Amino acid sequence: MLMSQHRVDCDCIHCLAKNPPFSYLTHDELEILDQNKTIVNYNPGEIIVKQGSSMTHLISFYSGLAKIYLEGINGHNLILQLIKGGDFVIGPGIYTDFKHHTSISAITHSTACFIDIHAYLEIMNQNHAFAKQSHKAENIKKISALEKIVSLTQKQMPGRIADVLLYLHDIIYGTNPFKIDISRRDLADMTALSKESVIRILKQFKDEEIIDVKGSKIEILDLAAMRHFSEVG
Amino acid sequence: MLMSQHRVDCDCIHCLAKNPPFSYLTHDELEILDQNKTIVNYNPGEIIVKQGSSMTHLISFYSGLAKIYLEGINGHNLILQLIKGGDFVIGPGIYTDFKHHTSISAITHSTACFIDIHAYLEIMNQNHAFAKQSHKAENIKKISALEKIVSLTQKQMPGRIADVLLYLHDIIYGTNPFKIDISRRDLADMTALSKESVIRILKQFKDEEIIDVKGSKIEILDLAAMRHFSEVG
DNA sequence: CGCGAGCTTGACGTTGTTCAACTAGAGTGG
DNA sequence: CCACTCTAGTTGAACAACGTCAAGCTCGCG
Repeated sequence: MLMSQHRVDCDCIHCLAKNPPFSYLTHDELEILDQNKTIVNYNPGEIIVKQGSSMTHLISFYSGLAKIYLEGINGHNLILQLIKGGDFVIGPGIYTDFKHHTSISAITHSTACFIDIHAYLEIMNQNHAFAKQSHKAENIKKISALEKIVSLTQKQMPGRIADVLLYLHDIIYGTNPFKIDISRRDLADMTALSKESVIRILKQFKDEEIIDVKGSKIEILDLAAMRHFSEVG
Repeated sequence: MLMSQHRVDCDCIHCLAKNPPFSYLTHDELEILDQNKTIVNYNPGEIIVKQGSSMTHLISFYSGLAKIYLEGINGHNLILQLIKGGDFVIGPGIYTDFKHHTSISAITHSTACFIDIHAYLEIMNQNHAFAKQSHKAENIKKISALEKIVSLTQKQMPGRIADVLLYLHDIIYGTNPFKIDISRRDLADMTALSKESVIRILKQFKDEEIIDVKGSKIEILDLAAMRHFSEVG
């Protein structure tokens, strides 16, 4: 019953159109994708893609919020990014071992559209412009991965928390007080810190009146100071 | 005078042939690359590519040893990988902002072949098989970047040193004892540790008779123990 | 021989984690 | 409606990991 509230019908032609590379496809090509798709609804916490499994489909994320994460050593996960409606997920397994190298799980009720990888590869072969844009989208993600490496290896706690707050503010929610759907534990997994450390830095930022925190509602009061913390580490 | 010892003449057709994707090119396509190349020799320490500069050429690394690194916060660098003869370097700037997102500098006397990016892009457009293989090569690098993130964020000192020693043993030198061309400082920049910590762990491994170290000569005595350190972190 | 860069070592300080206890809020069943 | 429980969040104290600093060392090289 609860599920049915979130069950949606998805038409690829409108669904994918949100994502830049797909605007380079012809109507026929979109039709092909449309005929090779599967739509699935997820409850919070459910796994959408499991690291190590075979890559049979690509994912066009239709609605909700999910996390892409690396399963690391003794139960420690590292969240690489969050995805929301309109995001298209292509992993590095494509053209290589055709396996998933990250896991994806739903944070809120979510709907994902699975596109057969063979259909995708065929279109990549046919349509240069699309291939180029697809390539571009992958590289943009790679650039942000490089920034993430710097953040995680060279910045200390305040810098990393600043990075994740700016990410949530700029990319994910886009509003200024914003209400996060993720837990403190998730914030820890995004910054490679312990959840206790996350809480301590949030409190420190609050004491310095850079942010206001009340449970899951966060407001960045001094955006300039926050960007400064992000830069100096 | 010293330079001239290392100056080499490079014929793309033989030079690039070492790298998998290029075996998919026709003779004519290789000719195009050959006519759009520039060969440059470097002394140890010299910068080959500077992070932030425009990406006008791609690099086919002909001989020597060089490091690809990220310039981080207050002078801290992070070495992402080493390259040796036969390696082809494609950065994430391609199809995006056409800038270099990493720096490359020579460790030993090195020779690099610069290939005009327009020639490369044209061939990417013409030759699907090559484009696919090129894409594959990029994704393989991306997978190892993910492993690197896990290593740097979730392993502690012995695990990270084990990773870098195994990298040098398995990928770069391929022999056991091997003589490293890089400094302790470089080992530190590869593991995001201080050079003192690197030295301490090397000594600890030596005391435990897992390795033997004499200056730049390193022998892995107990490979199984080393791989174990790498896995458990 | 002397110089300088890289290497090594120990003492010390900082950063961030772990552990344990406690709190608050959201169901759940009687 | 009230215990009861369960989970997420919070706090403080003890601890471990790692970096910093300062000094001394080694070795190649002029």
